[in-house]
Amino acid sequence: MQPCLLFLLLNKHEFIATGRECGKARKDFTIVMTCIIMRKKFARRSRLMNRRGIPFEKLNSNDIARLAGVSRSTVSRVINGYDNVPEETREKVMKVIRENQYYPMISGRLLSGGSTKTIGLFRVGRPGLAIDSLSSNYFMHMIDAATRRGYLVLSSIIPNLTDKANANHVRKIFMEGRIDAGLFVGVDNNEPLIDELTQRGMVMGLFDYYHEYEDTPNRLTVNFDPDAGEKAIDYLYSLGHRRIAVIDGNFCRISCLHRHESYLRGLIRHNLPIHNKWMASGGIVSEDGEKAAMQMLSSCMDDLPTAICANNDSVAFGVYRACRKLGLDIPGRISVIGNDGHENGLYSQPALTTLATDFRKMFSSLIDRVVDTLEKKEEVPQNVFMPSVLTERGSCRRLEG
Amino acid sequence: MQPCLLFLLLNKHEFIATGRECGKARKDFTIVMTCIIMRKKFARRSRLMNRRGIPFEKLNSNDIARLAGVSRSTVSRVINGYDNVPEETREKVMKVIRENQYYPMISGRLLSGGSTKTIGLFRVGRPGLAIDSLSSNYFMHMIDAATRRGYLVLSSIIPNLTDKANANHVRKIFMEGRIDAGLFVGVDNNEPLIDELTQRGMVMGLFDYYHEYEDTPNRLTVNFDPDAGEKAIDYLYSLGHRRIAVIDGNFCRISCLHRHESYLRGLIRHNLPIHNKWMASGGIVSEDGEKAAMQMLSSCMDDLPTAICANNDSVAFGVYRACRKLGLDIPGRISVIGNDGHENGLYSQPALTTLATDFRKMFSSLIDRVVDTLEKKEEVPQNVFMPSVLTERGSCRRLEG
DNA sequence: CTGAAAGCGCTTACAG
DNA sequence: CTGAAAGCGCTTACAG
Repeated sequence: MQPCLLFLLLNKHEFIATGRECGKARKDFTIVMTCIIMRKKFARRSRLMNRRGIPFEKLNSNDIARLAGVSRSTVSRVINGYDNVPEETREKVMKVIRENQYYPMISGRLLSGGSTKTIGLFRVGRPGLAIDSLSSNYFMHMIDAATRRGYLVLSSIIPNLTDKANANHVRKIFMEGRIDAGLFVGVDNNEPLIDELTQRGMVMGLFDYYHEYEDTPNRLTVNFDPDAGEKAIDYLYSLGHRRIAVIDGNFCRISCLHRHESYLRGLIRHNLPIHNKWMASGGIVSEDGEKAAMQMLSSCMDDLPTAICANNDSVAFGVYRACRKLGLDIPGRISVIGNDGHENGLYSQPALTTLATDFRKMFSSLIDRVVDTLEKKEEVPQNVFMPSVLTERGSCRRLEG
Repeated sequence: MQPCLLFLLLNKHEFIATGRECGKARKDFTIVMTCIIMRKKFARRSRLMNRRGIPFEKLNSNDIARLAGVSRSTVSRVINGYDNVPEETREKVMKVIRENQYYPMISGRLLSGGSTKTIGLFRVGRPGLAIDSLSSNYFMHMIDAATRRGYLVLSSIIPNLTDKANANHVRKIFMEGRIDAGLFVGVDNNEPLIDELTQRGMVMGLFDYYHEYEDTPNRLTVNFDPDAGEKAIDYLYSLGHRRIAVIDGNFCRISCLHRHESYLRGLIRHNLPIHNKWMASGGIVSEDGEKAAMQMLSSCMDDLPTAICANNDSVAFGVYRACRKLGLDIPGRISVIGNDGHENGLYSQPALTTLATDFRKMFSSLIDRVVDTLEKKEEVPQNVFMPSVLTERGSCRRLEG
């Protein structure tokens, strides 16, 4: 008998394995048996827990003090690790705390001057743009980095900082004292709200952001390699390319502007032609890239470039789609090089050659410096640029002779 | 002269456009000129702001009361929209509040019984798994849905709820009073911590989760279509497929178990063969899918199935890679059908036919019911299943004769 | 309609 | 080493 058939003999919702045991032995369908056993076992355990009848009342520091036979002051000292508490007292109090699963309410702590140990993460951008899989990785990396430093993350999506209500929402989160610092991703250059909050003394972490006014110690930035464009041109040049097109991003982002400038520097240094017909301004999502490439390529089919530099990987994927529609093989007819190093590029056909940036490092650099600033460390570097690294995959080919 | 050359005449970091103006007119390289002008204009505006010399002191409700010539009680009444304040007084107070950009500290509000207006979002899973682009969309959707209901989101990544320190981290967030409710994504069935927190009276929202003990009003779930598998089999059957393989997910997730059962129900209903060699247990990420498919297919090359049902889209992409390696054309030799409806499937080659689930709807359903529960609405549905919809793209072909 | 006062749960200088 | 007390910023019953 096929063991999997067992499933069918039972009610649809009957088969539930507990997580921890199930993980061990899910080799094949013998799991079915395991599931049955585990289910029984767990059911009992679960009921036991319920029956233990823990009161689950909410105790405060007063209760703990009474139970431990000390004062609230002492309880507080133990919790905050003061060293003027004898070991014996500490143990006595800790025991009561542990037994009652006591956790001090942050509301009280905050009010008496504590910090929230929370960092605000603001993802700025119209939702359609913010909610795409490439950029939502931001959240993961940030949370990861913050957690490692012992901070929680309060995340928000802000469609448009220019909008008064949106700006107010952000301002409120700061002013209400919900966060110790704020991180911003996707803000256009020179945003007044950023300036305002900085002047208010808030600790600000800014990803891909340029501010032209003077540095203040509470404003930290991390930015992309401003020479990424030249690196791309150098590489294509070394492969024999002499007719290179550029698809730009959105110049409100400093990274896009840097890349644009850098591409041009590279082209000029190598004495390569800069034709308007081989320059397109796009955006930062793949639809923008597809549209820009479609327009550019179809208007110069008689004089095609041999390579295209895309502002970022998303744009490069857009270029892929445009080339597919136009019947231009990549890298046969046209080589494409991206920017970012997103993992999707590993799986695209062909795999995308790109200038990879270590996003995780960028975020942890920013978080680390923000936390260092909060914790009054000295000499925290304020502006960091993350170098990008050429990652050769399959989308650029060497030109013959 | 090429306008873009302008860039090169200036310092690398000179060219910065302000966001709002730049957005309007980034048609082509005339933007360069705009940038220069904007930069000048903005610099002035920015300096003006700095000079306005707003003191940015931190006022409290006492200060506001004094400035408005009323008592703190009245200030509080105005802020909280009590209706026993005459219009005139309200206006007087609001004016002072507005002028001073006063926002009440949450610490005080919380201590006097207010709610945090914050929902905890716990993404459970080992980081490698949690930090992939398909699942990080979760965050976006949740934050979006919560924001719409006026709640903030405190997000955490929890590698492993079984780990004591991890579980404690979660417990602490609840117990410290940082959040009003918690949402969990990626939890194995019947997790004791979930049970504990539920019994403590916390409002819990659970995504893709099954609990076998009785329902309590503070535990809400949203789950995938338990009949998704049958829908896939029905579809393949209608295309003429009679030799169908299944690659399962991880049975600790109720969705994977439901799908498995449902595939089998479908196969049996249509009287199709269930061979162990055509059944593989995988996982939920593409690497799992690739490995499982590789193993399964290479061990039955003499008797291949004509179609494969993949537990989800990530697994399906893994199957793609396996087929590519084995030289099996999709859908020529093998049809593949996924589960999820992720946008990546639109761009894969061939585009992935799948059973699409409206994730956004799932999340907003969960958030809405959690918030309704927090706000003491009555008759809030506790368990919701989201139907999946067949989305035909290019990865399944009709078999001849 | 409105103010004085109590109280929420903590921490920390102060006094002993 | 440790407790009594003040104070953090708010809300809300209570009294007028």
